[in-house]
Amino acid sequence: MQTPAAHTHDLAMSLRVAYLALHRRTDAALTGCDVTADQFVVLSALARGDALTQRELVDRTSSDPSTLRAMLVLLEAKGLVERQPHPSDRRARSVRLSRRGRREIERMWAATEPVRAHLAHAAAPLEVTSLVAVLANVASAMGRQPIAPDASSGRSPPPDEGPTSSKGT
Amino acid sequence: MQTPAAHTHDLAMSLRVAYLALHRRTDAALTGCDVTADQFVVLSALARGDALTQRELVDRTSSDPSTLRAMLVLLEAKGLVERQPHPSDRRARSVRLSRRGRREIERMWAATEPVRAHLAHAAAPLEVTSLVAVLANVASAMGRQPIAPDASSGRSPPPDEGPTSSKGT
DNA sequence: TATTGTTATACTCTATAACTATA
DNA sequence: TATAGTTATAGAGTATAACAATA
Repeated sequence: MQTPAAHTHDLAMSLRVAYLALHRRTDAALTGCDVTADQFVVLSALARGDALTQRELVDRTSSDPSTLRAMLVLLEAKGLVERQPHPSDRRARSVRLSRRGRREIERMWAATEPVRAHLAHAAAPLEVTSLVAVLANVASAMGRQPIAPDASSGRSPPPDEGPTSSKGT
Repeated sequence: MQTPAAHTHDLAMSLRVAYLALHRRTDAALTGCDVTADQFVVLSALARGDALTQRELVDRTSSDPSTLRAMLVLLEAKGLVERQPHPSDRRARSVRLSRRGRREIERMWAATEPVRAHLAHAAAPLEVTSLVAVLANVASAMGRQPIAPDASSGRSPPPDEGPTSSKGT
């Protein structure tokens, strides 16, 4: 009877395969720019808001404070970002694109544009908006689970409601 | 006018955030089993087909021959998989779960079941089937692009058609 | 010649724990 | 007390290139 769990495992695997493919394509597209796909994520987060604290960057890139710092050190060494003392909070650092970073990210946008075009086309059967909503829902649901394992057998604690913006579909 | 590229970047970011969240949850759920989420992917690929060559595993897990080997070495050290000479192709290795691996993966399924439950619930606004189809489309489209960068300015080569199973929507 | 897999190697990302400084 | 960030450290995944053995 095709247990629903099987379908859900397919969903998880699809998510994985799709993301990894996107990640590799982005990496390949960015070779000429001398940055990784993950570094591009950080840079593009900085491209909008003028200056962000590392904490804000951690939230926006869903990465780890320690991981982010390592990435920023690399990006700083490449001369793409600057970290200055935060004006009002002396614990914090104010991170922003350098002049060169602003110039380079334009090239990165151009270099990765074909990848996004493919992505949009591939997602076409579903409205991008509803797809984004669902993926955001997934991220949110994954984020709200207790981080502790709790491998207490095959219990399936019916997940409580989420943002569930039921606009798409 | 909200360039469509912006939406597509949102889609890419959503995909990233959703996957990373899933990955972390799975990792957390598996701590008691002493395997990583990526290792679980390999093991679950082995759980169905009795024995696979490393080449087949590479395809099913969308990983790299060299990467996969490193993972298999780790899994072999844990006593979860066995690699034997392939009966008919003497170049190949036949990989399968060990007895202990078969026992352990049952625990892993149980431990990760809540994660899948959350995932299914979060994806509920869209039919899982159509979502899987779209994500497969994405992976396929990403896989069919030329791997060479070609950062020739902001050209947007209109992606050619794909599997585009237009059943969802 | 093409394919399967190994080896050596390197780098990036990830993450934990202990720590400093500031709020 | 809580938060922002650093440091040290470790490991896992990723990937390339050169290579061996076999198909």
